[in-house]
Amino acid sequence: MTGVFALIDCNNFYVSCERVFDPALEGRPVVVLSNNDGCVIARSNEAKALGIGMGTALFEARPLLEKHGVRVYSSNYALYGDMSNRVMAALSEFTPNVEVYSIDEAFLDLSGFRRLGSGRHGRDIRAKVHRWTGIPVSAGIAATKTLAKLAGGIAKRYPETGGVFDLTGLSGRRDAMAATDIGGVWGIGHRYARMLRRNGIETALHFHDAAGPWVRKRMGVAGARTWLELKGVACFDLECQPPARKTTVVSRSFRDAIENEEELRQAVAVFAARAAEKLREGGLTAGSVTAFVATSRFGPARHQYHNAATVALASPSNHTGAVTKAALAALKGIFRRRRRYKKAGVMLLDLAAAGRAQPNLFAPSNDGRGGRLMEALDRINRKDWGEPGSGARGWGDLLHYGAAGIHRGWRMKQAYRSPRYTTNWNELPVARG
DNA sequence: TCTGGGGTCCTAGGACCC
DNA sequence: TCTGGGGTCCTAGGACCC
Repeated sequence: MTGVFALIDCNNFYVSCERVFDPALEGRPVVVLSNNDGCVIARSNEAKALGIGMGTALFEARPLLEKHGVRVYSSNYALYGDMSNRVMAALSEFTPNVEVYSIDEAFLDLSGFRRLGSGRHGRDIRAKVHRWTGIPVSAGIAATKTLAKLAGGIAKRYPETGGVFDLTGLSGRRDAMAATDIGGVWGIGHRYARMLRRNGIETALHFHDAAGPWVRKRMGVAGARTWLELKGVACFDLECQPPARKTTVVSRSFRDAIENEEELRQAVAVFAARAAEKLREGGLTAGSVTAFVATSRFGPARHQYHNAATVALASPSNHTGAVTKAALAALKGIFRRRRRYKKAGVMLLDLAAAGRAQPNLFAPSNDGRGGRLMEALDRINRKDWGEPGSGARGWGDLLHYGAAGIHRGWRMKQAYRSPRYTTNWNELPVARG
């Protein structure tokens, strides 16, 4: 017996979060910006209708934004993360089989819910999430995840669906695929979409009707799976237990390019400290540390430089000192003078559960004094002025290693951030009666 | 002047071994 | 003079996702 997958997708999620706490934004064009206020990463339907593209740089979008009085927000990940948890909690009221796929999407297994019809369940879910959280969602329901994504796209694009589109029956499947651009198929990115269009494949239906061996040859096993999934053959299961993370990254673009080595070292030290903190939050250790740097992608080719280097830790660790030291050693090998660095980052590799890692008798221990020091550091940094896990803490940590410096000339730009309504006592909304 | 951040998987090719 | 082939591991790069 075949399964039934539902994809639940929050509409314009970041914008919807802002609207929950400021209902006056309803019906108005709203956009949310990336870290550093660099470009547009979320748009309300009204903003989309104005022609503001996803990923448009703020300086490019500004004339349109001003002309139409678009409300502009810096991203507020503390708020979005918390709202996401509430949405997922509402979904898990329906079934324990929930895969949290991203901050604003989840797959549900509805195989056991056939009695009332899938569409009815979709509408129930939609209503409940909205009632509990204020977030509007759309639902796509089908026999495979890829078809559920496709159905969700229809639900979102066609208001007459009421935000729910059920593709579990065979009828309508070809129409739905014919109405879906090839680039809108889950698993087909812009590169393959271009290649497919060159070969006359413009829609999901064209791809569905293409020859299997040809797809396998041109697109590998991943493409072949997508092709099968469109035919209703499930290749992807629900993953309710998120697999253990293998790497973690902390990186930022700089508001102003950095040339000075000491300044870059300070930035990398801050990234390393945050990365080590992420490890401790997840009860993990890393085996090696990569530092990477890059100049602007938008400058002339002769000015571009990007490089990365990896340093192994003497023994797996989540200690800020050890991680920072390794990151700075890696940076030393790749730093070149007279380059304008626009971005840098630290990646931690070979992650393992803390405590299960093979100890190295000859290296500083992760436990004992070092471990207690890290606990104290985390406790103090958590208090009042930041939330672990949020990307929006603004580097406000009071305690940090000396290498992180104190100037922070490269601090993030966040000119339009809304309050952290739900996670910071000092920023609770005030009710006026 | 100003263009996000954080992940995964697959594949091809080289090194090395038997 | 003849100069294989298969397996494994690693890495870099490319593709994808949100």
